[in-house]
Amino acid sequence: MSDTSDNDRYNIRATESKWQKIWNDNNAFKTDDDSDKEPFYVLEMFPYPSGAIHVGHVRNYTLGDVVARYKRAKGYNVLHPMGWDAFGLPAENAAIERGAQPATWTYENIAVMRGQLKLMGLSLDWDREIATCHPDYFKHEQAMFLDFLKNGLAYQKESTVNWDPVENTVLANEQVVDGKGWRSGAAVERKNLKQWFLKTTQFADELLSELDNMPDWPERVKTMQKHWIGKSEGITFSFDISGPDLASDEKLPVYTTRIDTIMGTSFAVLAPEHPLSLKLAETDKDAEAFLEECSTMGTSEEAIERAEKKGFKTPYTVRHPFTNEDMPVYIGNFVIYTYGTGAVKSAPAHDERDFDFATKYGLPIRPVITGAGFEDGKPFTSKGTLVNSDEWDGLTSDEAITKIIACMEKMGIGEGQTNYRLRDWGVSRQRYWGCPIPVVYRTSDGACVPVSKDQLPITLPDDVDFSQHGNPLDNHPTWKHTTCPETGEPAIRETDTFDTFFESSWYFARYTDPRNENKPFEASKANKWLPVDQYIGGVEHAVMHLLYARFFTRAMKHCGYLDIKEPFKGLYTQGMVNHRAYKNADDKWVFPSDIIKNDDGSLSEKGSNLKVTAGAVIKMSKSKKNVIDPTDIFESYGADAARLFILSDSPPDRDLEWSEAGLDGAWRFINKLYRSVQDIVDKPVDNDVDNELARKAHQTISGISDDIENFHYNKSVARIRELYNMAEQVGMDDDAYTYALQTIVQLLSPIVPHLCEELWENLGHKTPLYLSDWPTFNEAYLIDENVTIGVQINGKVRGTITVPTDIDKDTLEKEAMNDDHIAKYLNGKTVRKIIAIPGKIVNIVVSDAA
RNA sequence: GGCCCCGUGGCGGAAUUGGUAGACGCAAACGACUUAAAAUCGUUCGCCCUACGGGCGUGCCGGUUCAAGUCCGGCCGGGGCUACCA
Repeated sequence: MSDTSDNDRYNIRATESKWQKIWNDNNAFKTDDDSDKEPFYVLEMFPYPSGAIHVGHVRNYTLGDVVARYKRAKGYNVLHPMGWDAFGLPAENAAIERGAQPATWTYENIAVMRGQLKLMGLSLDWDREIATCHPDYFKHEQAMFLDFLKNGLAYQKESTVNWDPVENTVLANEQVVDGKGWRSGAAVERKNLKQWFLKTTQFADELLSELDNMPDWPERVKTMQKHWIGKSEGITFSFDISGPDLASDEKLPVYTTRIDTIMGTSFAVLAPEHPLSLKLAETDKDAEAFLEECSTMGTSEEAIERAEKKGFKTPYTVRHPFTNEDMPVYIGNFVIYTYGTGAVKSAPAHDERDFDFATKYGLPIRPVITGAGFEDGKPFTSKGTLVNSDEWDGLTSDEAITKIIACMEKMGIGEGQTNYRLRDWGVSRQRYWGCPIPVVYRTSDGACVPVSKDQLPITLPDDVDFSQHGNPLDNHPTWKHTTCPETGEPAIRETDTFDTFFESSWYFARYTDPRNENKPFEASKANKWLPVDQYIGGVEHAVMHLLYARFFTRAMKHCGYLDIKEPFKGLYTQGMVNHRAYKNADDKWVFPSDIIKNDDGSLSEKGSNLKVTAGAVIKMSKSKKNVIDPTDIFESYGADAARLFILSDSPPDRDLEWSEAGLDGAWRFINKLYRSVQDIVDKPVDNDVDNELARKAHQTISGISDDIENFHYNKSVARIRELYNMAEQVGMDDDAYTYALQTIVQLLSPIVPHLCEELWENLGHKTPLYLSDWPTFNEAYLIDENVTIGVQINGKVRGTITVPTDIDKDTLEKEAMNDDHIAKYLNGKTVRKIIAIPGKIVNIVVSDAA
């Protein structure tokens, strides 16, 4: 009988703070760079200091902490740091809303959130903590940017940008989702601005091909990046183009991946922004009106855009390179200026868009490819066999592509070409709370001059007025006025700041040498620790942060900062945390913590007593009030219970439904285990017993290592509970009971660290668990003496037999046939065949006796 | 529209990768302890039937195999990414 008096009860809060203090006082998780142990770097995506941690953070950091603690116990020298992705717009909004300076607001949030994270008992090296908004961090970033400039990896150009009218800033292509700003949700506008770019396209091919050498990344993330980089191979060739105001030798280059349809080409289409379109609009009012129409359509109405292809017939004509036919040239709203050459050749029989367009404007549709599924009167877009194509008739599309490219290259009118969808990364933001871009513009001639490294850091002014419209740095009375580092003449600072993804593109490297004052990090340290062995975070960063960081690492290598090119060897993407949302009778959302369960099972709201109805399980969000404050959970259940529940319920890559009942279950198990261990604290542990329970324990140790390495934490927990259940089943008198329980304490320690340290100490161990090795198992005990296997008749399981594990095939066959239950089934049947596989199955194939 | 992933009890999910489907947990029901409740412990828990037995069963239809949740083909349903990239 368990004694459940208060004295004997597990005191979560005392125990958790006791161990947190011990870990802290002993620098338990401080990483020693000089250790001989094999290095292992585990990192979770660092948080934005928004003010409080949420359950998603708890999930993320728990996942990483299990890896860190497990690897440490396995003998690795583990680097597990934490820091703050501290620049960003919410700080400015807070400044506008409540007058706080962004820096103050941010550092206060960091202090609060650091305290919250410490309640989780994470095995972090807090000495390496960084905040990206601190000059000690971003001064290195500014220096790095200057090196990028020097190496041609950063440049400035005027370009059409995605303008977010709510955030009042430019967005990168990656930050535009469905034509809307990724944070604000506002429809993105087009604007022409001078912008700084990082040359991501320089490594486009590497960024793509290296994905094939990254087995420890999720397939779907790799697929997303592949699509985003969007490599295609084709040819750029030039039409002779003629028309009013054109030179006699004017050319129109177009890019196509389907040059095999060249003989079916019957017109060409220009993008509205194409120079020839613009030129025409200067003199042609109708053309001008059409371009106007195209630009107002915007990007947000893709559906409408897709539905209707519109064109404007220009007075230009192009000459077909092989038939010499003169073909019309249109301006089309569906041609993308920034891809390829901004103009296309159209073979309407073999392209959906060209087909729609040709149908609408009555242009010739000439099939030149045929194959399975070809239907007259419909576009046939697959590759096939060429017809109506003179000398290329009968070739497959791929053969024809090779030959026609060679032919056009010989004629000197075209060249095989690889194109990418990936654009260079625009990093300028018209915001205050970001890293200043270290260049100035000389007043006398407007020249853009990089600041010299010894003038870094360029820091932000801390007396900024947010009440005015526009970029606060630009509005500041004095900040931007400076002198040219080359000539000493008056100059104006760049008032744009970096996209905040800039900071997160290299922070993982800074952690390897976080207090280095002279450079971002010592190359030897970065090379020792990087790439990050295990990186963990949300899948929403698949094409933003994760691609930028990959580019940045290559850029740093290019500039000699380090020798590695991929930042993250292993990547794990966790699912979201969902929770049921509740509404009261007034149709208002209700916090779960404000709900009372009535005796009849119905729900009502605390205070108002209104009836509450349960809605769908959806992503936690403040607006739906279906949020849980992790610190409430730590208070009432403890961090251990929260960690255990989060890991035991769902596989970590799937969405998790937060449930109070599930948390209760975790809490119950923690208390059961605590009580069970209290009953054996004085008993000796014999770790070399050979019985059923001992074997189960050895099997559990073996199985769990596999589970943890593969992030199957829910299975790990299930295994541990199985072992616990079996131990309780056989009882305290079993020779292996104490061994089994002690093993559970060890195996559970990465997941439930405070409780396990306490129990380990209760069991009389002088060395704390965080300094102890992972338990080992004896191979010989992994195999049970007997095994129960199923016996099938005609593929249907009709019974089971328990036989020695090492039984041979013939004996197994006999055992199965002799089993009473089975024999009954065989009565009156003819046995045709017996499949007997030791350790797995017996299947007896029978037919009715003749 | 294109590409990819996924459909297993009331629920979250297991199933050694073709070999006893439903581990482990949650919820539920019943029982024990208790003046009572909580806590704890025990039993039951895929569906159906004429229940110590038997039939059916992993979205649906078909196929391969001694054997299919697992492999193949076709549907249906859900999710993700992408959205005129020539």
